[in-house]
Amino acid sequence: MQTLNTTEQQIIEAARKIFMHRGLAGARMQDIADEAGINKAMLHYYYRSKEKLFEIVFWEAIDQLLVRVNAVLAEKMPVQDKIGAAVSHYITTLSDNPYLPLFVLNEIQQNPERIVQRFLHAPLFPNVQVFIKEIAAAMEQGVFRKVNPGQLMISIISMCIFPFVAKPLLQAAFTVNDVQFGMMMEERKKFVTDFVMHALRP
Amino acid sequence: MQTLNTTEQQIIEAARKIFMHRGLAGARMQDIADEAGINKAMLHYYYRSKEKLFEIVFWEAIDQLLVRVNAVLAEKMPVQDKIGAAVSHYITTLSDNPYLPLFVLNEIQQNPERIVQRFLHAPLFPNVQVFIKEIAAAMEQGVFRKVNPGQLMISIISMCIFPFVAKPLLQAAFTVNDVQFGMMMEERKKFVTDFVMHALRP
DNA sequence: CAGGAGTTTAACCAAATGGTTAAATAAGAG
DNA sequence: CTCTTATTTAACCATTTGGTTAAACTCCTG
Repeated sequence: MQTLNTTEQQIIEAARKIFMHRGLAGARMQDIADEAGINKAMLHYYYRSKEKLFEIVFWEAIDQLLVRVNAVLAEKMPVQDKIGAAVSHYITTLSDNPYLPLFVLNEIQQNPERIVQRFLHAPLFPNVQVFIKEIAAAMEQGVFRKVNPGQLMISIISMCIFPFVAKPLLQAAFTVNDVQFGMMMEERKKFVTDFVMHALRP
Repeated sequence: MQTLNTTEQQIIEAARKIFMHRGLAGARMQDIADEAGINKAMLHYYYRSKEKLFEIVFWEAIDQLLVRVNAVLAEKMPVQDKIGAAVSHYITTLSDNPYLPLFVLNEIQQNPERIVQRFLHAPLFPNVQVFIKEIAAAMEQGVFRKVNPGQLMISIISMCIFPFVAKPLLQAAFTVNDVQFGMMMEERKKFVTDFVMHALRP
């Protein structure tokens, strides 16, 4: 993520930009080279192949989309606050990287084995399990209404990520520019948190 | 959608399958020809180019994802029921076409102009406006708690569509096969409807 | 400053890909 | 049955694309 001026880093940054926008199939090595302001052969000198370069960008993106959220859920605070913290963190991250989720989800569908394999070897978010248990406990205590925790998790994640996946569509539907969209998403942090808390009232 | 045995129809069906799975950039004309069991030249005989073939598949998909939902919202029934009907209809449609939303959203991001242009010429879902007004009215009457209608719409749509966009990811996370996933989505109809209704309780 | 390792470039290559063409075949009208 | 039109095929073509190579350049060390 940091902007080091070494050629290797410039390549990764260029690759990230091109791959995120065009996907693996749509990205051209020449475009990555142009974006990095270097010769096409340099790409192969530093990273043997398109596939290799892609893997680096892809797993970095996975880390941002899945793994880091995990850390937020590990923090010590009441469940009620944790929901708001997770939502807020997620929307902030995606506001800074709007192309991230569609890129990741698309490439996962193109090649599900890649991700399935990693899920088997090392669970990508153990803290989600903890979070789910905390919610379940709150339901038992009557703090929250009892609902299916899995469906709840999917719903919260959906409300956070989907607007970014559908960004161009929403912008066309609501006729808002990038700045206005950013404001909508900022406002959305509170909306989603409140929405979930109200839905969980006993 | 119907399975006519004419060559033209076979081509469209093959194109739909390949384009939906691989996207415009990832799809190969040869693969479409193979899928249709015909010669590659036939594709160009009936549909001049890859782009032309793609446009047909794409707008058919848009129709399924956006336009048809509009019809459900036009039916005459109380708002409360309409929410459940829309959610149910959406999840059913997507269960039958799991690849549809990711395909559409991805291609829109690849070329937003395409869709923006159509939004300008003919609003894709006028009934959504009606629906939003009905919800606003219900809020005024105190039937629903007052929330931002736009954010509400985005939330409902998110909860319906996102699980299908993230299908392979969710299947890996929850370790469920296609059949089990289908059951989760069936169960989800009630969950989302209840969730929204509870969140809107005054 | 000599020379060697690491870096960069231009030219090139083989395979893949969208698209074309001309000939062959099927089919319908008279 | 024949001739014309629509359909289908195999062979071909130009361009694009990921990848390679050998030469050139830079920069550091002794």
